[in-house]
Amino acid sequence: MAKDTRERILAAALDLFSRNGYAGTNIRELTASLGLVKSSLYKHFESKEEIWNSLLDEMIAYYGARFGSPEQLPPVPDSLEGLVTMTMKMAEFTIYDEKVIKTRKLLTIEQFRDERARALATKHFLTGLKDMFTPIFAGMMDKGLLRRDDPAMLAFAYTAPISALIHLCDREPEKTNEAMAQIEAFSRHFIKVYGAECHGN
Amino acid sequence: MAKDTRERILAAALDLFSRNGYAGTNIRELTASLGLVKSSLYKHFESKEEIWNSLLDEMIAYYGARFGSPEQLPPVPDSLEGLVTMTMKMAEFTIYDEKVIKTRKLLTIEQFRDERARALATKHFLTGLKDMFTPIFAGMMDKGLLRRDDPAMLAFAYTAPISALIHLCDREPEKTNEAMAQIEAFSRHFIKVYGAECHGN
DNA sequence: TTGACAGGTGACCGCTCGATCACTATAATA
DNA sequence: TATTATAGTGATCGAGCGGTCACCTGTCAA
Repeated sequence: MAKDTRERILAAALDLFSRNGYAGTNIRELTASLGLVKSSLYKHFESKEEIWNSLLDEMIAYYGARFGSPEQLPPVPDSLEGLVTMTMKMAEFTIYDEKVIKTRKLLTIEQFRDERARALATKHFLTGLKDMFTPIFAGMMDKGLLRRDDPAMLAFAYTAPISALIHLCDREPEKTNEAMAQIEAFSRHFIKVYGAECHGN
Repeated sequence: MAKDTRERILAAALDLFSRNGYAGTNIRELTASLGLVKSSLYKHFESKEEIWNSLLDEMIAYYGARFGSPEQLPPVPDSLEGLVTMTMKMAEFTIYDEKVIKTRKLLTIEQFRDERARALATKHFLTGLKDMFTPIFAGMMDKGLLRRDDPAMLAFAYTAPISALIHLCDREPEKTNEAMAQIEAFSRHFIKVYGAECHGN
């Protein structure tokens, strides 16, 4: 239980900070949730603030490893239906993965207090998804699946509503099923509107 | 300076809570910002929590008075360009009005801690704008300005990206001009895509 | 003129906060 | 086996927290 404790502390901090915020979380509560006593924590971290900074380091590194580089880009779908499938798969992951949920909630809560949290929040909530879908849509246009248009604008128009529904799940988890259905409905609406095949009005 | 002080306390609480959160704000700091001493506050409020609840009461009442009833609905635009104009006017208000900004930030920060804040956040960030634009788009379809489609879906597809850019302004105010430009660009993209006049691909 | 009262003050209370420290148990190493 | 480093403990610290109280002052109605 050597390096392990440090990781457990960070996990507990992510959990508590994401629910009660940094200021609303105290060290006693945090360590007690691990069956430790408050003073033990200072064997692993210098201060509460160092926990916060380490947590941010970890979140930034995780984001970079998971979404940061072009290699992680999902493949360009071969059909409009493939876009829906891919979207639902990604949504499912991001909406049900506990760690990702907590990360998002933490960034939501602390984005106005910490510069790095602010920057990471913008990536998580706005530019990340957009930048991921821009080349996908460009590729789909090349394949003749989508009408020619500005792929970045399409990516924004596509990801922002989905992002809003992800936020809804974070806020009101009991609406998760409803939100998932809305994501799929929106995705189908999108391919109907932007799909290359001509639809009458 | 009788009833006045109570209002000033609430205004200061909105300001501090929206920046540092409820747990991150202390009474001394709050009263000091009004030139008062801590104990004076308890002539007007029973506790810190009562300030919070009164603030929420006020925000809920304000939202209801401003956006809650159908009478406040903006008129259905007479042209596609009118939709852009109306959108920019609304965006300008909501992005520059200090009280609205602080309300949004407060709800963002505290939505996971308080049931009423959670509900109001969903209104502010998701359903409110959508419900406002649904009848507008229905009306524009009736006028032959927009292609026939599900007006609620269009309202969602229209307002969610705009809402995302409003959030960006809250998070990174230095990007406000850029975000306003993006809102306009998105609005024009939207009328291009959904406008009843036929556009080639 | 007086008495009640609203509103503001400073001293103070008990508590909880983050943090420190001397100490101990354990386990690996020399 | 003796030594040393690691990790956990409980007592304790000073500071800051939300909240209380006796007191003061100006206003206004009786």
